[in-house]
Amino acid sequence: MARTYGGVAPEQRRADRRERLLTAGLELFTTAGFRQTKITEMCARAGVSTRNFYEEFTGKEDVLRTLHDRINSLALEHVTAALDKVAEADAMTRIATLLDVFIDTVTVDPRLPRLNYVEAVGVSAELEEQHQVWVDRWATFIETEARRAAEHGVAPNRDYRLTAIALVGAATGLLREWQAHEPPLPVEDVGAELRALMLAAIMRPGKILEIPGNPGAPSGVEQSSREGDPGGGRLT
Amino acid sequence: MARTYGGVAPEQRRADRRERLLTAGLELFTTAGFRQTKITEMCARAGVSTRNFYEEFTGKEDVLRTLHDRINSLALEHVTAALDKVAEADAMTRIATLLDVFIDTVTVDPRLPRLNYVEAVGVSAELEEQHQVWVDRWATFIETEARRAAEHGVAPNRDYRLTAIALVGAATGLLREWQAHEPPLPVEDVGAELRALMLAAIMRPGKILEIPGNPGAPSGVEQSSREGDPGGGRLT
DNA sequence: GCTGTTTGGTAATCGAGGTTTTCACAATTT
DNA sequence: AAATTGTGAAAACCTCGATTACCAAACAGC
Repeated sequence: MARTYGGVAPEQRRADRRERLLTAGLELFTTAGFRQTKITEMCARAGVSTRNFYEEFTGKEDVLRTLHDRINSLALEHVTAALDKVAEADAMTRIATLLDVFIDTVTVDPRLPRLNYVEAVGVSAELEEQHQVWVDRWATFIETEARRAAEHGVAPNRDYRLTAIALVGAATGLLREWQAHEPPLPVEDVGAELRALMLAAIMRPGKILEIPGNPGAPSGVEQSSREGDPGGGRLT
Repeated sequence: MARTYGGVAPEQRRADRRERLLTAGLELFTTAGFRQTKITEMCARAGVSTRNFYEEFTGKEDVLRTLHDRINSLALEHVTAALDKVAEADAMTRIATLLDVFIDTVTVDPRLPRLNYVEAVGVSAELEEQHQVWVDRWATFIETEARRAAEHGVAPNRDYRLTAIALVGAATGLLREWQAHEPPLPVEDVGAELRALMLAAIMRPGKILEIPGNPGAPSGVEQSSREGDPGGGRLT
């Protein structure tokens, strides 16, 4: 075992093939679509035989999950690194940085949001689980920053969980539109919009919310009760 | 042609079968998932033979598209009707109404958001097109209300297109979480969050934005330039 | 009641694509 | 140089599910 072939170590060759398969997967999934790409197509494009394919992955879905995880991990890495650099900055700068770096990372290539927010949706239960894990992570990230802002007195002191989830959704939706829109939406506008939305959502400036305890008003944000909803309400 | 069978007219029987197939589709798509439901399963559950299935639909996707369209149409109907009733109300009440009715309609049954925001994603090009049409419609809806708010002086006078798209994304993301979350998220909290987010996004109160023309600040919302982005920026 | 026509269910067909296997070759080790 | 084993291409296999074709049954007109 472990012979060096063609000058390179076997693990290296394996890794190369794996990488080429991932590249081919990203390309085909985002052009033909995940459903319609065949394993043989991926192999042909990657210059890899089906035999080797099954040596690296258990199937198409495995490739998709790996890509999905990679894209998210990459973004998280970048964001974490950037936030470390502005560890001492004020809360609002940190939030703006978080968003800018995220947007920059994921809009480098329109295929990234396409894969993450279109192709990897509704494929299987495992993938949905993986999606949820990532939403949780991103939401927690945003939540943490919001809480920091609250501690610094620039945002109200409240539960930010749902706000964070909604903001993740806003980013997802906007990026999904961005990669599909014709004519293309300017990236800067998307980034600016998200930044402004996020700041507005977190600061959520007073006006109608300044006087707590008037239940007659049509809107109001109290602390969420985060409890089970008995009888989810099925449609008959 | 046109014989009454079993006491009911043939078109009635057809319509009934169609309806039963749609019901079966909704159920199976949202439990087993679209990919893994077989046509024969749908037929079995609906009590309809495959022959009759192909008389009503061209395939699985046709059922999915019909359901997707129906759910959105239903919500749009409800929202339109509700807004007509508060035609004379102030802008903020209208926006709150829009959201409340939308949320109420689509959370009646967790299968509705599940189908719309999970199962119907990334299935085919046609479905993506249909999705985009609906996002456009909803965004236009929100945009219109925001503009009305601006005209009434309760919101800044600016381009609300991207904000509207982002808000649609926020609703989508929140509802997707809602139907998947364990333990379930309280519906009222989701509605309250979306209402608050939407109001905050549209009013987007001043603070750092009050002084236009300081490009050094890390954030800022100017009028978007809505133009083509030369060279989309592919990843190498 | 009988016949022709429309409807519905069942079963066979057909094809596509995923998965495995085989076979030949190349490289390395002794 | 011979043996051994990793490697890749291609073909065979095989499963599964969509689609169609055929047959049985129900109804209206005569």
